[in-house]
Amino acid sequence: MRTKRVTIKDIATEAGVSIALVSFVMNNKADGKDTYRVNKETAQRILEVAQKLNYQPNNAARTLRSGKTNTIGVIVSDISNKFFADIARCIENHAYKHKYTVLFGSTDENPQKLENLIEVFRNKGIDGLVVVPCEGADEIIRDIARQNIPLVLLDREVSDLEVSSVVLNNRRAGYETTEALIRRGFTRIEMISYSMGLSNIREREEGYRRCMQAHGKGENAVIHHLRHDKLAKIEDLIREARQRRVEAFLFATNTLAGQGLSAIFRNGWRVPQDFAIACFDTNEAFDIYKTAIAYVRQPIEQFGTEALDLLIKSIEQRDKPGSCTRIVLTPEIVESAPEEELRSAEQAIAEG
Amino acid sequence: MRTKRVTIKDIATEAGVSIALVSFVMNNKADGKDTYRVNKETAQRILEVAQKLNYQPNNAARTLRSGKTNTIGVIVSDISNKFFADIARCIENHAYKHKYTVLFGSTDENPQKLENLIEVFRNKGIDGLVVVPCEGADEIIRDIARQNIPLVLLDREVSDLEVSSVVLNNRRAGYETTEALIRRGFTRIEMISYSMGLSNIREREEGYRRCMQAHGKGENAVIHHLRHDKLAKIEDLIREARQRRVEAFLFATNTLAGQGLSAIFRNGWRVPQDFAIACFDTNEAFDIYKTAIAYVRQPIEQFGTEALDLLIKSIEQRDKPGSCTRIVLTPEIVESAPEEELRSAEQAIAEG
DNA sequence: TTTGTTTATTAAAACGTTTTAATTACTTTT
DNA sequence: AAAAGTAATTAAAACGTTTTAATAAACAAA
Repeated sequence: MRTKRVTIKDIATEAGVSIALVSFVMNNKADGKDTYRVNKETAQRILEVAQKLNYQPNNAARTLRSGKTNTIGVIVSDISNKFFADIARCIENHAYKHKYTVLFGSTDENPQKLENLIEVFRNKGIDGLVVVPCEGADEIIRDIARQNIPLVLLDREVSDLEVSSVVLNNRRAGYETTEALIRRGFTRIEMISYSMGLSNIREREEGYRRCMQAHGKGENAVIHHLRHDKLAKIEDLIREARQRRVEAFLFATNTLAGQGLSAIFRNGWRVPQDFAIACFDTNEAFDIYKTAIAYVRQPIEQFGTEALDLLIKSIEQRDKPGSCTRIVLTPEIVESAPEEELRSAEQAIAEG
Repeated sequence: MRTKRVTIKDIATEAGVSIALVSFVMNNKADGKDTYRVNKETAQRILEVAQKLNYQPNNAARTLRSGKTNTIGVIVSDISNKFFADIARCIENHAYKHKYTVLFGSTDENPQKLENLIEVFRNKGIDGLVVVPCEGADEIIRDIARQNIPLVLLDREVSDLEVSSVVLNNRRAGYETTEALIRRGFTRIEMISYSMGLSNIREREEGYRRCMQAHGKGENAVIHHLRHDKLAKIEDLIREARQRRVEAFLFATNTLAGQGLSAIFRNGWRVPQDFAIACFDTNEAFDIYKTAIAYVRQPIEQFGTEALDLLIKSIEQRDKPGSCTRIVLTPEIVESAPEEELRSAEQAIAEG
């Protein structure tokens, strides 16, 4: 039932040439540069035969011989988190165009898992890695870089390390979301963040702090740090904030925003009447309820394509001097219109 | 800088045996069956040397020689949908234990994309496929089956085709969610579904219909069919339903529920005061707002593991008579406590 | 004609495994 | 002591490419 695969050899026989020539044509070193030159007509004929026989190159053989797997690994925090899932799809699509296969993995913010995944991917054979580094992974990342494995960091960075990366201008995003809240007249704005030492989070906090200061609200600036494995504490935090008449929250991530909103609603408070909200990333719930005054829409598409382009470049010139590029993307701040907000508040009262 | 990889040959030299023997030991055909027998001590020695040199088998060479890629393809509707993302992660984890690599792809419910993906995966070389078939893909799926490529269908089935599958007991799930709504005293319960001819959706509808009939509400049973590329129409539908004093909706999928809720809130109605809700799957918003009276929690873990186990079995006995297994999973219905519901309603009024 | 240059082609080695068939070294059995 | 088994080992082919180094053909220059 299973039919033999067509090989380069079959094409050679059919076209009456050597297998080497077929190989040259297939990798179109034919016309390119001064490497191998193949007669135009012969090349044409070979291509036609290949087409006719429906030739599909054998990847294993290719890889075995050339040492190139044409596979890359993408390691994120959690592939089932919308932000990363979207980026992953984007990388995948883009990689397809460049004839690369992508393997995915999730660290769950655990450096041990990261190390393990890298080990697995290396053994499977990958040409390079895109990694979202987690807390405590600095040494692991440094190690990869030291081994001269093509690497691009995504979303977060590792300090004092010369390696390519694609990140958001998180400081600016933090500044502008805070400013959106201030424009709406809020003063007691507090930020809810993680206690992890991630570069992107730190930058967001920095943006918030600066903005509060710039608007003479420096003394109101408070940043709460939650452990990511103790998110339940967010409820106490919010209750306590309510006592202190806090008016608005800036959430450092979509997960925090989700947990925060959940806690707010559990306590019977309403948004934005009791608490105004701004945050990073969106999530499904936001789309449905339109709760946030402002949120940061991350340029998913760019994250994906830029990271992949950098990686491919780095793979192709693996032996060249280790230049590296840092790409900083500009955040888009999405604000809900003030009227809209009012209307929904009024309606709630009318209905209530 | 880059160090040479350790090969089977290095081990052979170091241990003073032939490469064949090393290969035998590595594939531990050593002790097994009556195939190859290797002296216990020699085997031990070889393993030690391998360990010492930190040997990692070269996958490309293995694949080239044996024809087995140890890679499977998983094709779902949309890998960034939480339901599929969770299943994917689960399959991935499970596959890892069996030393399989997983490639992912999304059809976006487009049979053309499915066909394309299958082509791509086949060329990359996969040992088998797990597929969530989309509408209009019957012929494509049949084709795969005909070519004797190991295949397991997930979540949905194709009629009149002997192929393994893992699905939910959708009829029962439909019945029981409807019943939960009825128990809360609702009578005018309508279902919002897709116009696509997917087996799982059809079964859900069937369950709803039967339940309504069983409770003497057969004449109230109405199923609305929306085109998946015209979801915006859901708003008109709901407005019109409000006019007719419809009390509750059963949504056929989490996407529909999301869109439906969004439309309900846009119009200023409240849940469950104005519309009660039940649906299939959960989503992030539900977790936050606890809106649904009842929802179907799908056994993600089982979907993943069962599908993979079936596939691996089918890969291993590829030449054997084509037996196939159908696994039907039991849905878990999650109901919110009636008091909870009341409380939140009261609070809303007090606050409003 | 000889020599050199460019253009087009190929033979053959290599990549690291798996697997078949053959070989060697021991035991038994006759 | 020869024959027949059995257990342990190995040589060598094969998988389908890429790529180096060699060769052949055609043409231009000497």
